[in-house]
Amino acid sequence: MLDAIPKRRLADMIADTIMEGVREGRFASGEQLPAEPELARQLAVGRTSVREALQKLQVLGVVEVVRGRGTFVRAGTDPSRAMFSNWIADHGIEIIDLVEVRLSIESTAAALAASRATAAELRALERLNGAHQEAADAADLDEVVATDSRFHAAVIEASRNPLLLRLYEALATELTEFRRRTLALPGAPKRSVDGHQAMIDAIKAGAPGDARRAATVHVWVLYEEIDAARPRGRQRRKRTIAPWTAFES
Amino acid sequence: MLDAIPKRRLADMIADTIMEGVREGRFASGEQLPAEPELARQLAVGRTSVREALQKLQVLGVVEVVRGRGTFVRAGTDPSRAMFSNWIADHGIEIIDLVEVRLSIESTAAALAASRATAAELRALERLNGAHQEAADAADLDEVVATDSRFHAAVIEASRNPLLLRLYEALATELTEFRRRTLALPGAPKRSVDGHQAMIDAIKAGAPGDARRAATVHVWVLYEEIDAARPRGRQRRKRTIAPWTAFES
DNA sequence: GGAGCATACTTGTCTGTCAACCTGATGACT
DNA sequence: AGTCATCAGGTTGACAGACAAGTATGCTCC
Repeated sequence: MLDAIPKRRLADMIADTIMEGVREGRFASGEQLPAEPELARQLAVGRTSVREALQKLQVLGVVEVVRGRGTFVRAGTDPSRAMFSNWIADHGIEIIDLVEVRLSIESTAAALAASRATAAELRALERLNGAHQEAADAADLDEVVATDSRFHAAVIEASRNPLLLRLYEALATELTEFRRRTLALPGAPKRSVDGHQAMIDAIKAGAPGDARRAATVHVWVLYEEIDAARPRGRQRRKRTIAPWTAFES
Repeated sequence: MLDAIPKRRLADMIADTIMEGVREGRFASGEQLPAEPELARQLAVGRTSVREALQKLQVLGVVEVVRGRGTFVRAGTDPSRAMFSNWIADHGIEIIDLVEVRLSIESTAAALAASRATAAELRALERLNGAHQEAADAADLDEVVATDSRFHAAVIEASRNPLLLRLYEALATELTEFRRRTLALPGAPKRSVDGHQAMIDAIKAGAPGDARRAATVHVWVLYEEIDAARPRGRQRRKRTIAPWTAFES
């Protein structure tokens, strides 16, 4: 059986290549891209295909094409990640909504990872949590947030479900904001490291149920902390907040 | 003061023209558009511009361009709902990925509904499942699929988490396709009705864990059926498929 | 110094050509 | 009769080349 030859359009692959360059910072935000003929030459494709790719990227809001001047990377727009940001801002989503969605995705991902993760993926998880711990010890909030993001993304990658990862990334902007608030609380980074370790242990043991529970508790505990830290009377109790045990038994 | 001369790109104007034709029903949903050279002739523009317009419309999810066949108007072109459709098509997502995501969202939603649903919402759920049962008795596949969609959407609405509902709707197109396949199997509609009833009972009892379990089993059983119904040797076993119990204990 | 112009560079559009692909019909072979 | 290969027609995919039109920059000339 032969491997399926990629049937994708050239323009789509070019668009992906450029978007990757943007994401990796090879093209600075606001900076000008090489001219169309130059891009075509570098990628060894026709200018037509480059143009179609750029038009698509413009629809996605990644670049801006200006006649006579050139093509520019749009400032601070990672479309794949900020996909829901507009909608969330428009509809006044509350933190609890976000936490529940996160709970939903991460608990499932952890359970799947427990039955699918390879040894290499497990080592990666432990390494990432090590970095998380170092950042916590150094009390470097930015680094704590960044390493936390990477750890959770790695768990979801280990679930081998690209769609799950995609949904998670679509909420990345909002999740970062949430992390910045929760992990700033005293003692939170330490508890985060412990929560991660519990997830790793369960995944390593190949125990999906334990992994799901560990992920649920980890996310939920952080949420309860931020809710409790709010000024009295301002807690978001408009709706019943089910305790994490509601997701268990 | 002169009117501002339209500085817009031809491709954008063409795209607008086609989109308007779709919106006004001049192009039926699912129907084929004129071929690119024919469109270019009718609009008195070059084929290049028509192509760029069609590529943009594809990114927006309005049309689907298939090499060797033609360009087709996408069914239910609500771009906000079909947000992930392009991405899913591009990245070759498999059914199991979709099922796992559905599992993730629906199980959480059911648990939340169990602690939040009002009496009115419960009555609505029972009414919707009644309609589902009627469609099953009448062996009307289209109606079975439609009532199933409505029931699950109602469960997620009862969770009172708009973000959860939003994610679910973003996958609506793909889920309908999945339903059409699972519910066509003999006996599946009856089992679907029973699965729904189990969810209703748990939600009515205010038992989040039971509700989550009922939702998990309901979705998973349907998936296993379609997987088993595949021709021998064609089962999708490229990855480990965790049994539904993996999500439980 | 400032107005206007020349020039180079950029994207926008068209034309023509060929390749790759899908569908359906035709016909040969079993 | 059924199955398979082949072919023809129509469609999108990709390319090269050419020219038009917009923008920025530097230069000349006053």
